[in-house]
Amino acid sequence: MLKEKNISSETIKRLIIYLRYLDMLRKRKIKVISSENITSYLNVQPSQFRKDLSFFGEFGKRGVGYDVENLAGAIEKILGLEDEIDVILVGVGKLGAALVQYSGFKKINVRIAACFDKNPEKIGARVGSMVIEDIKNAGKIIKATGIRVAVICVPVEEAQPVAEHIVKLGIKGILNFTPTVLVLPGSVYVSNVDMASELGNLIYYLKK
Amino acid sequence: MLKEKNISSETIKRLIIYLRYLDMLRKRKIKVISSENITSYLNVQPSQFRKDLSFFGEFGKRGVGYDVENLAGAIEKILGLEDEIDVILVGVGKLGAALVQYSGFKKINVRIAACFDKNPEKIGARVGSMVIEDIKNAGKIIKATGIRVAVICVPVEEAQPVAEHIVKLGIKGILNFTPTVLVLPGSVYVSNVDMASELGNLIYYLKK
DNA sequence: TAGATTGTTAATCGATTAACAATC
DNA sequence: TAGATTGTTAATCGATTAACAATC
Repeated sequence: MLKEKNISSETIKRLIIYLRYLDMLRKRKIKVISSENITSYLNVQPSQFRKDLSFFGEFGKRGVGYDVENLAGAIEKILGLEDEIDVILVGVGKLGAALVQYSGFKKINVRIAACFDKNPEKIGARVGSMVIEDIKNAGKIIKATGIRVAVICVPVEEAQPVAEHIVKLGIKGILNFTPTVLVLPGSVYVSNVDMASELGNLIYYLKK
Repeated sequence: MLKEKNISSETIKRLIIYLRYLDMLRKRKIKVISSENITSYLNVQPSQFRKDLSFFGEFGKRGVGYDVENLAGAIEKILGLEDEIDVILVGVGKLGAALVQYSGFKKINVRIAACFDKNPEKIGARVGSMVIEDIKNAGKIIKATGIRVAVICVPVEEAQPVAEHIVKLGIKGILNFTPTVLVLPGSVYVSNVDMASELGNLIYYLKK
């Protein structure tokens, strides 16, 4: 991993998409694939694929293509997926409960290690194999585990205060499922999963 | 709406974000706001805000700012949110069930009018106030209602066949919650909500 | 009028794509 | 060797930002 200067989010997200496809090829015992071939299924240009990889090194063989096993391993290493990452989830409503059990996170080696709510009726209840914790215990658990990433799916009006609170407790990265823009210190990374705006966007183009 | 040439998705998604904030101001009885002021809460540059609006017309008053009520109405009109849009949802697992009841869609005037599954144990059961339909009835219902948009949250291995199937039945736009790239005719709009890749991306930057 | 803020143009920045020499 | 495909550079494209004349 030599020339990691300013890798864009777009590149990182595509690497995850490449990795998924490589995993599928791996299962099918396909050994080698070209940039032309892999990208034809992913709505990406072959040169885009090669450029994305070029930020991190040389992984192919000219005239041949890429060794599937090898490249998958390399991307896992680039993304740091080798060792499991623990995160917390705050707000165990219907969406939160679904995310606690979402298998897509496990596939990138992310584990929801604890989930929190403030509703006394939920605290102590089970979601899958997990027990919902009182949000008041978040500080203790964050400190004990060193977890730095949180998934937020509380009601929208609570998002800002909850975010501020957990940032004080040591959280440095937030995946925000609420339809609001969180205003937080620049040192905190926030990614938004804005389901309504995605759907609104889709509908806009469809109407034209 | 004069010069609508090539409006980018980024612009449309930001319009939705602006509208949310304007709605909040509306509730607080705030009458006028400047581009400087509104964008300070939204991680957007004032010039970006003005440029986004400029694709659709002139909505402000120089030296003064924007009338909140007026601008909110204008953006609703631009986005076509005035009349309700019906969509279907396919795959009523935990995530699907959460989405059926997700209030964020209602706020942009989108209604999930029907939901489908193929599991006989689910068909006929209720999710909120809705009854889960047999996917076999999708054609009939799509034809009867003229619905053109679908939300897909089936297991990942079923995403491609399900997508192909509903496209044959008349669906023209898909909001895809599964971690896979759908390969469909160019005439079909697809937006991906890739929760794992968002989280993976966040973690990548946090590790550095 | 003087001050404020828009709407728009021009400059900048960054991401995507095309092209091709290197090389398997 | 001849054909194929990479890795990388240069060209293109598009989105963001800065600057400022217009004007409330």
